[in-house]
Amino acid sequence: MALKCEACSLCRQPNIGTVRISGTGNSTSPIMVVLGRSTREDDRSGRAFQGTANQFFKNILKSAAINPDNCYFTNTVKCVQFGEDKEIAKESFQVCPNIWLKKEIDLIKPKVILALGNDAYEALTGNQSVIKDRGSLHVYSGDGYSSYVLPTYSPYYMAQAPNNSHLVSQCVTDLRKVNSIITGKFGFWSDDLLDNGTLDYSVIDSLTKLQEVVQKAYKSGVLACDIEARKADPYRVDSTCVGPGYPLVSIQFATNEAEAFFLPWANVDFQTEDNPEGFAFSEEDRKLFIEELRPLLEDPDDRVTLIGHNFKFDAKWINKYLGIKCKLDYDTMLASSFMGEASNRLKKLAWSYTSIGGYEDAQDEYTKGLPGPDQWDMFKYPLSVIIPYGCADADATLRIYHRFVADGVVNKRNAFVFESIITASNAFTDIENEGIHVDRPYLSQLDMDLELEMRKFEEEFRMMAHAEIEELNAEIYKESLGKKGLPLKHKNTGFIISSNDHISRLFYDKMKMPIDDKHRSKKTKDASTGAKALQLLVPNYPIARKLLDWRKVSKQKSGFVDAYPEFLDSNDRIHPDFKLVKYEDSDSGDLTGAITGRLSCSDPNLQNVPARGEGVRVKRLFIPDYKDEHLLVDFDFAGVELRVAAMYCQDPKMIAYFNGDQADFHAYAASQIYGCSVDQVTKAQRTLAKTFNFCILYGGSAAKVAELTGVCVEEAEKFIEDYFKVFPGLAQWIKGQHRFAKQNGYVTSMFGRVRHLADAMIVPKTREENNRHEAALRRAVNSPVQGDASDLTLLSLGRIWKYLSSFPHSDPSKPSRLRGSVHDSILLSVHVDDAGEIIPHIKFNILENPGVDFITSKGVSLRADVSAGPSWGDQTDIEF
DNA sequence: ATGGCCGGCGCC
DNA sequence: AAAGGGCGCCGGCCAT
Repeated sequence: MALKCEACSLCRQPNIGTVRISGTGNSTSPIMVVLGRSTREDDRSGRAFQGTANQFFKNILKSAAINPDNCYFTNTVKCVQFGEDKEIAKESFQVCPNIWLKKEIDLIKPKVILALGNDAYEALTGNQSVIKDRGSLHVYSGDGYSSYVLPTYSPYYMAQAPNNSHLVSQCVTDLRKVNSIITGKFGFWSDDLLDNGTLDYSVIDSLTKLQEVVQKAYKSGVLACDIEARKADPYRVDSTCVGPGYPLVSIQFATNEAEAFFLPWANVDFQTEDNPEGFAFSEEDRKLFIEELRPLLEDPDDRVTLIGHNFKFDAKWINKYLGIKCKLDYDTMLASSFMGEASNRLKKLAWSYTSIGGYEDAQDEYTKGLPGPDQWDMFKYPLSVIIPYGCADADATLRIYHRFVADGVVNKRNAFVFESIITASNAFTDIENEGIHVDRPYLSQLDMDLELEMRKFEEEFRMMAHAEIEELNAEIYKESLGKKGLPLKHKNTGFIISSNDHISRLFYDKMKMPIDDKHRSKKTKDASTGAKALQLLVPNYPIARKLLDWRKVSKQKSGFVDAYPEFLDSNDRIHPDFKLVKYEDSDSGDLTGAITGRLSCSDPNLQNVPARGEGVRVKRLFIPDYKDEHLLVDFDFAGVELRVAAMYCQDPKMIAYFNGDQADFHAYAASQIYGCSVDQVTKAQRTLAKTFNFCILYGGSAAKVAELTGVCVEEAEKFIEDYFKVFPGLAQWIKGQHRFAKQNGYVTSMFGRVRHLADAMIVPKTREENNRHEAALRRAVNSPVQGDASDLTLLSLGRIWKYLSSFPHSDPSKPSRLRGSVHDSILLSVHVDDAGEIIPHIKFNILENPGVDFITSKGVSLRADVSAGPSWGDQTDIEF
C-alpha cells in the first residue's frame, strides 16, 4: 500500500507509516465523504475513515437513511501530520488536495460530496466556515461533470460532545438532503424556475395589482413581508449613502409559496433629472398605495398573520418612510434562535428549509462588481437583479414559516417567551423609531468640559514623571525609525498616555513599580495596567491615581460624548438598536445579542451609560420628549435576580424576607451572617453581603470574593460557608443545577428558555478542559436566573406598550411613551398630567403583578422602585 | 486604508 | 493551575 508521493513535507516525516492513505468504501458510490486531515488510526491501517469518531459518524449517516456501506470515504490531506508545525500544515493543505483529492473526485465522479469540517469545506469550495454554512449547497466543477458539495460538521467536532444532541440533529437535517439530491428531488435556486413558471414572481405596477395582492393576503391569512433599502440604518442614510436616491427601495410580499410580489418604491432605473430620488410612482399614486397598504400591515382586526425575518428592521423603514405601523405576528429569525442555530441568516435558513436555497447568488455576483461605497446600497442595483432577489426573500420567509409551524419550532415550552419577544419586537420598533431625546446644547458643553479635564489630567500626569517620560520618548522615537532613519508612518514617535504598552514601560520599567502577579495578561503574561492593578499602586505612586482620573474622563468622552453626534437626527434624537435574541448580523456577520435572553443594545449602546459618580453627567444628556411637560421615569425591579433565585431554591428564609415589608436583602443577608439585627448591620457589612450575593449568582470563588471585598481568602471561605448555612436551600439548588447540567448538557428556565452547555458534560482531563467545565457549571446557575429576570422585564415592557397604546392621553399630541430598557429597568417619557395615573398602574398592576402563574405560584413577591426627573441622570425616588 | 485582536472599561 | 455571569465599544497595535 505504499503509494508514492513527494509533493509536500509530510512524506519526509521520520515516523510516517503510510504515504498517501487511500480512500475506502464503494468507489462507484454517488456519495463521497471527505474529511479533513488523516488521523493516526488512518496512518496505521493505511485506510481513511478509521477511529471511533468516524464510527460515530456512520451511525449518523444511518439515521439520515444513508447506508454507510454505500459511500466512499476519503481525506483532504492524504498523509498524517505528526507534530504541530504550522508551516507544514499550511503547505500540505495547499498542495495535497489540489493533486490527489482532485484526481480522486475525477475517478469517483460522485453526485454529492459531503465536506466534513472546515478543512474539507475550504479545499472543495474555498469557503471557510462550516458552522455558518452547514447545510448549504455548492457546485464542484470537474472535467465534463459536476458534483454538489454539502458542508456539515466534522465527526470530531460532534464527537467531542457525544450527547450534544442539537449538533447531531442539525447534521442529520443536512444529511437528509443527500438522498433527495441524488434522486433529483432536492430543490435549490435556478433562474430556470422563473422562466418555466415554477416561481410566479411579479411586479406590482398599478393600484389594481396591489389591491389584488391585498385580497390574496386576506384570503390566505398569511403575509410574508420584506423590504429593500439603502444601507442598514434608516436614521443615518445621509451619512452612509453616496448620491441622491430615496432611501426606501421596495417592499416585497408573499402570500402563497412560490408566488411573490415586488412593489418598487424608488430605484436607480427610475432616476431622471426630474426625478432625482428615483421614485417608481407619482406622489399621488404613492399616497394611494400607502393607504391601500396601511390596513393590511397595521391589521387592526387581526385578519392576517404578518411574517418577517428580523422584521424590526423592515418595520422601522416602513414606519419612517411610509408612516405605517406594522403589526408583526411571527418572525422567522427570532423563531430560529430557539433552535440553537449558530446562524439565523435568511439565506442560510433557505438552504435548510426551502427548495430555493442559493437565490442570492446572482445578487452577490453583482455586488462584487460594485465599488465599495455602493455595495449593499440597494437603490443602485438594477431592477432585474433585485426583483427576483427581493421576491425570493419574501417567498423564503413564508416557506420557512410554514416549515417552522409544521415542525413545531414554537412549542408549548417556549410559546410564552416567543409571544413576549414578538410583542417586544413591535414595542421596540416604536421605541427605536421615535428615539430618545438628547440635550444638544448640553452635549456641546459637556464635550468641552471633558476636553479641558482630559488636558489638565494629562498635563499633570506628564509633570509627575517628566524625566522618565522624556527618556521613554527618546526610546519610542528610536523604535519608530525605519531603515532609512525616518520615522515610519504607522508607528508612534512619542509617548502616548492611552497606550497601555507605553504605560506599562513607564510604570514597571522606568519607575520600577512593583508588579502584582495576579494582574498579568492571561495570554502574553504582560503586567496589567488595568484599574485593579493601578489601584494597588496608588498609595505609593500618586501618578497611578492621575492616570485613573484621566482614564475616567477619557472614557466618558470617547466612549459616549464623542460617539453621540453621529447618531443624532435633526430632532435631537438618538435611535439605538435593541437586539432581542442572539443572532448573526447580516451586514457584518458578527454575532450580536445575548444568549441568556437579555436584551442588548448598540449604535449607540444605551445600556452602559455611566451612572455612578461623575459619570451621571453623561446620563443627564438624556431628557424627556418634551421639556417641562414630560418627565423621564425609570422603573427598576429591585433585586430581581435574587428574587428569581429565591423562586428556584424555595429557601424559606429568602422567601419570607422578600415577602416582608422592607426589602434590603443585602442588609438582611449581612444580619444573618453576622448574627445581628438588620439595623445593627454596618455599611461595610452590607457591602460585603451584597458582593457575596452577586458572587453567588455568578459562581465566584472565595478568591474572587476576597479580591472584591478586601478580606483574606480564609475569611471569604468562612463567609461563603456561613452564607450557605443561612440559606441552605440556595446551596441545594446550585448543586442541583450542576448535577442537571452535567447529566443533560443544558439547563432550562421558568420562562422556558434552554441554554445548551455541552462543556458541563465533559469529564475534565486537562486544565483547559477543567476551566471550560467549571465555566459551564457557573453558567448553569446564572443562565436561568439572568434569563428569567430579563423575561420578567421583557414581559412587563410588552404589557406597558399595550397599556399605553390604548391609554387616554391628556395631550394626545404629546403622549407618554416607552424609551428603553436596561436589563431590569424600563425607561419612559411620561406626561406630567398623566404621571399620577400611569406610574402607579405600571408599578402595581404590571411590574409587581406579572400575571403568569409559573411565577406567582413560586410565592416570591416582586418589587419595582420608581424614580423620575428632568433627565436620566437627575432622578428622584418616588415613594408610595 | 481596513480588519482582527486585545486590554481596558462602561452598565446590569 | 485557575477559578465572575451577560453585553458593546474604544484606542493601540499588527497583519494584510
